[in-house]
Amino acid sequence: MDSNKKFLNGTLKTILLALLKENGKMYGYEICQMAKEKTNDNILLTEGAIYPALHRLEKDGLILSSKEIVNGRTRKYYIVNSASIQEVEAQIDLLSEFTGHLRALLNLSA
Amino acid sequence: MDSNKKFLNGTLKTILLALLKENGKMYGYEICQMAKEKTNDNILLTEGAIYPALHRLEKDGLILSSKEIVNGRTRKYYIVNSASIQEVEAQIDLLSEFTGHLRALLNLSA
DNA sequence: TTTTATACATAAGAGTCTTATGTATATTTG
DNA sequence: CAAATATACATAAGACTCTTATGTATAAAA
Repeated sequence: MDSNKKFLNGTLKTILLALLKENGKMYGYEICQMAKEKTNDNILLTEGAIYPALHRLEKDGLILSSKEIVNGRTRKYYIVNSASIQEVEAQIDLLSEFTGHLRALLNLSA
Repeated sequence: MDSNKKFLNGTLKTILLALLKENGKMYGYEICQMAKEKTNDNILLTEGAIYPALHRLEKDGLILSSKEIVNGRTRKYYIVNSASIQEVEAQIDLLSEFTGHLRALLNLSA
């Protein structure tokens, strides 16, 4: 069962925002690993998807980036733009509502 | 807050399967209404999305259709194809897993 | 009688991802 | 020590999914 790729659609950017809000400073590769580990390989964020998504979120002003060189490799860290925190929280709330309604509608329990 | 259109992506077909499995015989328009009512206008399935999706599910053999004329109007009823019930249930389980993992990952509560 | 509700269908275009590819460095393994 | 794997970013082509618009047709409500 190769993960749930088809379900990610539409939720990716909000997942990124939520993880950044929860965990503070994170970089792309780290986000992928965290999603993978915390969901038992269920939610696999691909690099081809997350990097453009992060760029878009930054362009939209919702997150901010800073580069750092760690162990000889460049990392691009992101944080939630505090100036956009209310917008970020609103989007996370919408996702929360959506998944809640969805589970209720479909009688999903597990 | 015009619903959560962006989040629907990818989940639509599975929503249709789940509703048909839960409620038995249903037609497209009815499915839209039920989703709308049961989720307090949160999950709005558009006709431009659901009719092609239903066609695709039928083409893939997961559901079966039958036309009926009710009150002078044609309705196209769909049911889950009993021959594909295991596949349908598998897809619903995947969505259930996904939303569960998602909520856990993002610390969503409400 | 006009509007709204019911009920289906399709098509153009936008948006979001997958898959593939590329660059570069560090670490692990054989 | 060489090769493979892991880390870490990036972009582009193509596939897929949905939105928006449009069209057809009948019944009910205003």
